[in-house]
Amino acid sequence: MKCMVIDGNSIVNRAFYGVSQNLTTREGLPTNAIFGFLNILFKLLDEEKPEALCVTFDRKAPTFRHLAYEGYKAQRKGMPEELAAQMPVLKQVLDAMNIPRYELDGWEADDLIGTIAARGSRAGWDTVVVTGDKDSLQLITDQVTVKLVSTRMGQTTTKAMTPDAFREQYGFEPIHMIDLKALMGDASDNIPGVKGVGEKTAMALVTRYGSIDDLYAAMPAPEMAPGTPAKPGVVKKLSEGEDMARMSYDLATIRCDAPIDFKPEDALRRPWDEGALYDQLLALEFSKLIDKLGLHPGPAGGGAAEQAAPDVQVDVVDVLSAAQLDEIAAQWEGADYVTVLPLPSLDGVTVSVDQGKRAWLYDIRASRYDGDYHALLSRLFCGKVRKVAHGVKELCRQLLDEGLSTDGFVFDTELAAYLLDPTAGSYDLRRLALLYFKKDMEANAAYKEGDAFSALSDDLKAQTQWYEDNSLIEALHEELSRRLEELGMTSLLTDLELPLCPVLAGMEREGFLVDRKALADFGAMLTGRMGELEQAIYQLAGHEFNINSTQQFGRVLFDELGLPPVKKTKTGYSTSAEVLEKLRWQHPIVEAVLEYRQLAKLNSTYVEGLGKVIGPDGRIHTSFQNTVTATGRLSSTEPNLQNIPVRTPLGAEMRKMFMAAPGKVLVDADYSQIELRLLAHIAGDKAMQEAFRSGADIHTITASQVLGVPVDQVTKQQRSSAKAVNFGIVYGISPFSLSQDIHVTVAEAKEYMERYFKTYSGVAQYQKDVVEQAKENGYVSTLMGRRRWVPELKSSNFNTRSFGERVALNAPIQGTAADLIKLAMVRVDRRLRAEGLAARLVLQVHDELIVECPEGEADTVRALLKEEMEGVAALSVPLVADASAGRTWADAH
DNA sequence: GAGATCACG
DNA sequence: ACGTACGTGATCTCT
Repeated sequence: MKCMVIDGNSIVNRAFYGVSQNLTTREGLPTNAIFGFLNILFKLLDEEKPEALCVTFDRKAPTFRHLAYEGYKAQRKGMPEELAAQMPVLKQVLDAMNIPRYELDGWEADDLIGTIAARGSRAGWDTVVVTGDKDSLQLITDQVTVKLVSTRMGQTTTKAMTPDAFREQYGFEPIHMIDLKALMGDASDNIPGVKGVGEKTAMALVTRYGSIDDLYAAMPAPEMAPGTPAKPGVVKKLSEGEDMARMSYDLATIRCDAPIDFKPEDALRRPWDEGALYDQLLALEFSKLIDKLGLHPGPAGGGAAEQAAPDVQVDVVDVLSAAQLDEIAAQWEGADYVTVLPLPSLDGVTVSVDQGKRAWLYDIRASRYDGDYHALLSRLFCGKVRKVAHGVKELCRQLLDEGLSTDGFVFDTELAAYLLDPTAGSYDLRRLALLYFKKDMEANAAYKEGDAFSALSDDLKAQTQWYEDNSLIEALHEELSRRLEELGMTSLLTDLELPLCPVLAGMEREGFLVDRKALADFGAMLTGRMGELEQAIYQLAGHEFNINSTQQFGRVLFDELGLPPVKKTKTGYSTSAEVLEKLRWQHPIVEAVLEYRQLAKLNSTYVEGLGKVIGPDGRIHTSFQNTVTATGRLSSTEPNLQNIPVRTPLGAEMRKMFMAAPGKVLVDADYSQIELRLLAHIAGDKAMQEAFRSGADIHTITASQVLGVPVDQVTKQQRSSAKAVNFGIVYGISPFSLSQDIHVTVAEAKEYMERYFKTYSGVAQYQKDVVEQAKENGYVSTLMGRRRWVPELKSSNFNTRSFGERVALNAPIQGTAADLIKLAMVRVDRRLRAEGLAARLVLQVHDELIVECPEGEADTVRALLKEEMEGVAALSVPLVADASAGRTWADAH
């Protein structure tokens, strides 16, 4: 039989510092330590499969050891508040899991562990001690192993220490860990040890003698090793420090006689209290874990209680006949809003209308309707019916595919949830239900109906789910619209994000024409050159290896060829382009791999990747994600058309493959320096505003003003440094990073930044203010009221907090730029249609819009784009957009 | 699934 | 003393 004993304080500490993600519940309770603890626990249960399990905790109360030695543990700092807050909750979770925990006033976790292990051994059980502290190693015996847990970068690694493993590493018996500490002391535990004896001496003596008893028996002529007498200085220190050594020995000894009520059988594993555990994890918002463990609410569980539906009569109406349509449509048009939830491919749709005391849920299926289903849909999806949906952009895309109108959407629960917390990550209905109503839809449905529910056909279950989801959208609409209103974000949704949905859907449908043939030829050229490079690289390395494997290449470069490693990663040597640039001159293989990498990237990601997604129409249809980024930007996936190469000559070739259809051209318009302009505006910095109003090159002016050089005497180098600083400022750069970027010393970078902030003191003041405000309010916001919460600012971890500060500096700028171009897109789309042009938006790349239009419209469209983009907001600095036309993206840019 | 790398703004 | 720029997505390797 095997019992696993977990050193609760040690593991929760590791978890707290190891899980750097910023996990908190909506109410602000940090949960990272609990999350990490549970992860480690499940991992170990899986590894060890112990029959018994318990956890020990320290008690804060002073220990009896203070009496023996008053310095003992006196310096140990209390735990940070964020961790302390999690401790009682963790204990509740353990209780719900029926895992016994032991803590005793005046006793340390170590002593409890020692006692538990000793009693287990006496009863013939094996014990696995799980801890992050090396203190426990002295407990190792044939029956007791210690698993040392360490977490690095969120990864948990464990090392099992058996007597053999211990001897191998230390060269003496585990029990003599006590003697080692008695001699060398332990600063973290305030064990004094023998003055003047450090790790080296202590290790040698313990290896030679084992115990301090045997060591002192050999006085006055002890040996460091057989045949090597100790130096007189060491002998003197030992003899003077004998009392200290004896006392330290006692301090370092883990006691195995704590007065706890423990028998190994007590820790035998028991089933979880499922309902209680469900409630605990639900409150912690660990929905993934709930899923993983397959938990359901208990009979009286919180979930079920919250389910209590309002007392409303709901009529479920099967819409079967066209005869009903006029009457139903009239009701839809008369309602404040209706909630719609389509089936995949729009094969069916539920529509719910809630009028307070009575509600209707219409179940409409293409397959069962006796009239013109399409005509029915066009009654629903028209401007006269105000609709609430979850994921309007996606729905718009389906509607456009069916030739239906995208008018009349008044709310999107997905977008609303995103705006309320753009860093939440996912906004599917189930998760929102959990978040906003603390209820678990699926589990509830299953529980509520019990066996009766299980007996339903799959069809009926799906239908039940469908109806539930629809009513959930309704409930979320109420809740989320109230919250948006409270935060002053209603117009951001209704005037910006919602109108953008059909525009994005239209762009996705439109797609971007790609020259298949040219792409294939380019790919052939790349693979040809890659073959040459491959051979050359094998030659230079002396053997074949996988060039794509950074690990294999690292071994070739640093182990075999002996180049000096510049930078390390968690897993070994870094071979990033940045590192390789520095090693360029050391060996010809470096240059070859750099070129190979560039070609491999172009080929696999762009040539092959894009080739796979060209549609039958010869066009690439990306998906724009409008609920992904923390700042309000769009993102583009499957494929990502927002990172098509442009910066290198070979990469820029790619943009020649993106072209206009025959008889058409592309018009490309991009904002000039929009983020820096927004900084000048938002910060209210007069000098920078003036610089922009002058119309001259901003980086040159910056260099001139910061360095005190006349504009016409600014060198290329100076301009380039100024550019790097201008960019860096927007990101909240540090002098160190700037120095790396512009290849100067940290001191020079620091001085540059000081001058910069002196020149643009408005920017300096603003940056101070925005961080302070963010700390106070917990969020930062854009000109249009988009928010980003920055809980990182409250962290006790320096790095996390610094990250929060940079976020606070950057998000308002990047986010406002996102707001503005989104608004410009809505207006551009509207005008193109209003003016009867055939031109259509096809792509957005953060500060750039691309329109495809007939050749004859090019000039009109160019002017229109420029006008709408520049006129989207009246700021204290001009917004400038440059537009030009061409056959390909390369030509138009 | 995570990490490393690299493409873009 | 810390550790070192914001925001994305795709591909490949390796566990």
